[in-house]
Amino acid sequence: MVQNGTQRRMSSDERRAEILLAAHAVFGARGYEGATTDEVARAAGVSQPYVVRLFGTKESLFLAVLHDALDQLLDGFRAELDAPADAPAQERMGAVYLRLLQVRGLHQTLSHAFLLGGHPVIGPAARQGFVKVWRFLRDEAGFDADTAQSFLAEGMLINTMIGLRLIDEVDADAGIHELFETCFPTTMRAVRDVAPRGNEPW
Amino acid sequence: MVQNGTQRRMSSDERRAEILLAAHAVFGARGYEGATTDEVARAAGVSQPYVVRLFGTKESLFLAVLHDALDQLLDGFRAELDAPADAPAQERMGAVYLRLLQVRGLHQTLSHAFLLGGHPVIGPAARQGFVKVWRFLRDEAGFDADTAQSFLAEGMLINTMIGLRLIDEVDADAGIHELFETCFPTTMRAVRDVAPRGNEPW
DNA sequence: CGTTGATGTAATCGGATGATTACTTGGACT
DNA sequence: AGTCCAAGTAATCATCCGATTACATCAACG
Repeated sequence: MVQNGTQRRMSSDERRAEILLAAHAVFGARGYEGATTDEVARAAGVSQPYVVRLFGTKESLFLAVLHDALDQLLDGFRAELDAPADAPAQERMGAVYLRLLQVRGLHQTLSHAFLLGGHPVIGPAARQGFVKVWRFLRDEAGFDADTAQSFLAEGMLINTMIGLRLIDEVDADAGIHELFETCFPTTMRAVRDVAPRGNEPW
Repeated sequence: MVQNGTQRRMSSDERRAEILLAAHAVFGARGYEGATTDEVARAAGVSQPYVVRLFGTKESLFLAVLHDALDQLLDGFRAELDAPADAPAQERMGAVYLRLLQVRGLHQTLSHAFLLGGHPVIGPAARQGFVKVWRFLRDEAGFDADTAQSFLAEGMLINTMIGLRLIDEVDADAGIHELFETCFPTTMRAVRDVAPRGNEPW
């Protein structure tokens, strides 16, 4: 029988990468507790036990997603930092942050992790990741304390607006439209470009 | 037998208020999905079925907590707005926001709600609440768009740092100490004053 | 070929949890 | 004292979900 390329077997590493991608979206939409390994499995096109086997536990799957998100963030920042500067550093890092919207669920997963500071395992990992970002902004990107603070703050507000799915109502509510229009014209376009599909959970 | 004042029967409204208070803390620490009605019940000193009876479902309990948080926030803002102005509006509203840290879990519950935009019931309620805050800042407090945006953004960063329990490590990690010291000297004191007890879940 | 190890799944288990039911207790008011 | 309703709980149910086990399937290699 002719092999369908998408159905052939993968190496476990390839599979892990696909599951990780799916897990970003599911954890992002539902949170750590709300997400189920079965939903991640179906989103990745494998069976639920296989997800557990490849990652051990749901907890360590979430940790893998969290580390992946932080790696993508910091790697992206560093790559942009090494490129020739064509704009102020804050704008360039902000653009990197918005480009990561293409990794569905990444920002929301980070926000969820940052709310789990009391968790015995996820808490320390999340704190460490947050501090890493802070240290990058201060030490590598050269932001002064105020700039780093407002950069982080704006990032958190963007995360909130994504998590709220505010973009869905930007045309229905004048207040929301104003919020986006006046504060985040670039963000609005970036989110719109990425958000159109409505086949997400819930 | 001599009645212990705390053990006497309450009206259902008093009980509801106590449960609501406990639910702020539990939902704030664990999130909507992670929290259990039994944990809320034990925190409030009642049985689990009674929580369900007084609030119907876990979902409507969470909605009640969310509305209560938004009411306390906006009522606090409005009260401060009506008081004689002794400082710039942004500072005064910020002080109100920090004073609400005394309601344990309020900020984190709001953050959790803001991440559940995809939920069919909680999502719309959270969006509506967020817009209400935005409208208050613009229409009643008279903030211009940029001021309102950075006020909200800073609020979200504060929520993040609380959810992360960053304050627990302010003495252990130089990076975290700098973040608080240089960016949020007032916040640090406010959080410290409220956070000392370590008997919180997780 | 056929053996072997890695990829992958079906079936199922056990614990947790939201909700329901049926019951008890206390106090207010005749 | 006795009635009655609101406050409150013990016991239990049904469902969901993460994890385990036991089994199937593919492909590389001698």
